[in-house]
Amino acid sequence: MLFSTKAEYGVRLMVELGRRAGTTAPEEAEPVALATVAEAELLPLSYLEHLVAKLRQADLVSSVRGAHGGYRLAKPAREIAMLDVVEALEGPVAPMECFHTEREGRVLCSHEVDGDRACATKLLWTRVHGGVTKALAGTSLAELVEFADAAAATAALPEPVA
Amino acid sequence: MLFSTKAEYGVRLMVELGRRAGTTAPEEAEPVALATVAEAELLPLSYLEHLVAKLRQADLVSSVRGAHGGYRLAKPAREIAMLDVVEALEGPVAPMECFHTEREGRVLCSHEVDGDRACATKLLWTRVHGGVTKALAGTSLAELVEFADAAAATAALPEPVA
DNA sequence: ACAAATCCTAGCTGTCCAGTCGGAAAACCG
DNA sequence: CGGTTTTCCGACTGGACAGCTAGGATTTGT
Repeated sequence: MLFSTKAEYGVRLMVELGRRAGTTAPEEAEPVALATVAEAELLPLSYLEHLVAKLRQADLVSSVRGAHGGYRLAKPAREIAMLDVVEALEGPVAPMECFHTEREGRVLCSHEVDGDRACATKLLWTRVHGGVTKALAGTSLAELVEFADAAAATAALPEPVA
Repeated sequence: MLFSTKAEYGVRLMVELGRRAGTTAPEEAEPVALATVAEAELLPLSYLEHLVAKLRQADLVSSVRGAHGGYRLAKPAREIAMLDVVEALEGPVAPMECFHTEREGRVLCSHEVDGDRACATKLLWTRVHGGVTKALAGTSLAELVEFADAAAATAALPEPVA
C-alpha cells in the first residue's frame, strides 16, 4: 500500500470543500463545518480534525473559528495540485524509506555509504518516484471535483434518455 | 512510503544473482548461496530466507538444495520485469487499501457501495497506480544489473582519464 | 557420516495507523 | 452577558504489520 487512509480521507475532504464552493471564489465561499463533511462522506469527525489540521498548516485550507465557522479552500481548486495535498497529509512521498529527494533534485539513498557505491536499486526507485509524483502533480483538485460532480449527475439519472 | 525493505532487499538480491550470472544462461550459472549475497549486500541472512522463498514461489528464482547449493535466476534477466519481482515480495501493488484491480482491468474501490456512487478519489488513485506499474513493468532486471555494473566500474577508477 | 545449504514454522519487539476522548479557546447570538 | 457552536490541541489506546531472530527438519555434495 502506497498511502494510508490519511490521504484517502483528506482528499475526500478537499473534494467536498471544492464541490460546495462551486464556482464562487474561495474567499467568498461559506465555510463548511467539519461535521457536515464527516456526515456526507461517512467519516469519523474526530479523525478528520487531525487531517484538516495538516491541510491548514500547509495553507491548503483556511479556517473560520466559532459558531457558523468551518473550512474552505485557501486557493481556487484549479491551483491546488494533489501532490501538495497528499504530501501535506502523508509527508514527503517516497517509494522507500531510504529514498530522499534533496533540494537540488539530487536523489540520495541512505544505503550508498559514500558517494561512490550507488544502490543498484536507485534507478528503479527513481523511476517509480517519478511516476507517482508526475501523476499527483498533474492532477488538480478541480479535476476531481468535476469528476465527482459528473458521477453524481449520472447517478441522479438512473435511466439516461437512451 | 510505498514499499518496505522487502522490496528493497529482494531487488538487491535479484540484482546480485543477475550480476553473478553474467552473460551465461541462467540454467548453467552456478547457484549462489544466500549467505554470499547476504555478506555482499550486508543484509541479514535469516531475513533474506523469507524473501527468497517468495521469489521462488513466483518462479523468479530456482533453488538447488544441499551443499554447494543456492539460488539462480529462473529466467534470463532481460525477461524479468521488476513489477513481477516487487509484486512477489510485497503483494499486489496498489496505492490504497481500498484499491483493487480486477482481472478485466476494471478498478474497484471498496468505498463505492453499489456501482453508482463512484469515489471522487478513484480517478486520482488510478493515475497513481498507472504511474507506478508503468515504471515497474518498464524496467527489467537486466537494466538494473547493467546499472550496477556500470556504477561498480566507475567506482573502480577513482580518477577517470580526464 | 558429516557438513553445507535450503526449507519451514513460530515467535518477538517496536512502530505506526486509525480512532477516541477530554478539554481549551474563539466567535456568533440572544 | 452566557450559552452554543465551532475550531483547536494533546494524550491515550488497541490492533496490525514490519523487521527481524531462533530452532529445527530436509536435502545433498564429499
